[in-house]
Amino acid sequence: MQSRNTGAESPIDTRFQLKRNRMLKAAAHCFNLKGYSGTSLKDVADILGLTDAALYYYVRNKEELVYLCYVRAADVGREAMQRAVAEGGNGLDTVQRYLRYHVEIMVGDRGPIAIMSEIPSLSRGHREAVLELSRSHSAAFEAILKRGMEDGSIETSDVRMTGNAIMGSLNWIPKWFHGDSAMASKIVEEFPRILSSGLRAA
Amino acid sequence: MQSRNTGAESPIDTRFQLKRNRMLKAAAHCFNLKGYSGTSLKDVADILGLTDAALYYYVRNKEELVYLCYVRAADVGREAMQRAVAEGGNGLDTVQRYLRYHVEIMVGDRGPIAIMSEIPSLSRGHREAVLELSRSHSAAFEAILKRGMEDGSIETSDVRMTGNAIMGSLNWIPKWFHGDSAMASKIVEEFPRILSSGLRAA
DNA sequence: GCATTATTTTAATCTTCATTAGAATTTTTT
DNA sequence: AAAAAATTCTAATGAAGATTAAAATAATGC
Repeated sequence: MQSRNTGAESPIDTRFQLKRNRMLKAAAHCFNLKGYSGTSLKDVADILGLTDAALYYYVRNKEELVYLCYVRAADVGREAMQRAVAEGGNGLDTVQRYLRYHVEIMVGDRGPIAIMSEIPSLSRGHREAVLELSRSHSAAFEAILKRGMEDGSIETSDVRMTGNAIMGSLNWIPKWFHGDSAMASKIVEEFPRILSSGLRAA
Repeated sequence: MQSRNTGAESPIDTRFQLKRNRMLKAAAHCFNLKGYSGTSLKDVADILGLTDAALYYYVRNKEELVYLCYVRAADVGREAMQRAVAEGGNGLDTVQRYLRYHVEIMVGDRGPIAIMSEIPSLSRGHREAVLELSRSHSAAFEAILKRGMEDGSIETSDVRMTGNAIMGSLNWIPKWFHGDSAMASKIVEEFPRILSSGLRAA
């Protein structure tokens, strides 16, 4: 076979998938560090001990590489969201758990993969897809906020803006967190509290 | 004179300064939109109705262009900080005013200029300079937080992390705000409250 | 061990873009 | 309105880096 990067993958095919995932992680790392245009395929390939040309065995082109990073990043959010919602509790509890899970995944072994700042570099089709993922995630988050307002655990006058504020804080983490594990556990502890409880003394 | 982009500028020299500022604003806009490597000098020049080569009259090279954007961005933070501190009040009051001023400036006519995500693109010297600006700003913010803890208006267990959380939220604004003025006033209203008071119902 | 398939490399090609030199044009000064 | 200074343009140059085709190597099934 000339190239694997086109068709759907069989569920059995693990070697290819694993390598590709390692590749996505390396790519996300570079993108976080130097931006989309700022990272060359060679940067990514170097991390993996490959040639830049070898990457084309796993992805169609550079643009698809970011796109797949986004999809993985969106998974982080979705997974955190699902777990948080599944465990029940009032709105505030859910928000706090969501924040905790999101941060845990992001600073943990699978991340930081949430670049989320290279949207304009995407192709039209992929951009739409990513924006849709992003919208539905925001909507889910806002739904939790609304639920919290109804059950009396959350108080805020603009759900949309609140979502923006909190998501921004999360999205920014990859800009200053670079893998220090002591720092990681501190983030996991502190972020959910700060973002949900604010600064005001009781 | 062959080029103005080297020496220090005389205080009288306004035309040059004005044009250069317009240029920095255009550049910041592009950088926010497409990142450092993602924007070509032609992108910036097009906004100003100039040729890419003309930019070199105002700036030594592309790298200096981002650097100057950063310096301007840092000014926004510094100005907001100074005004907030100057007006006195307890720590929480000061934080809230700082957030308000920062947001006001950023979504207002002078902004959004706070890219703050292209540090790795800078030259060694400029990077140091920018990081120093950033550090001193963070320090000032943390000082306010500490003051708030002492006067009892603020409660938080990790000042550094709190600063990261809040600054991230502010820094992220340029990623989703693109000049809608109705949105702008809403941001100014809501952000300070959300970031300082959190979500928990009273 | 052989044939087949999977993976990676080498060696171009091609485009984009920063940068520069010098010429051309506009603005200011006198 | 001529001279000087300031500003912008045209037309290279050169390098970086994405992409491709074909060859080379490694892995797997028989």
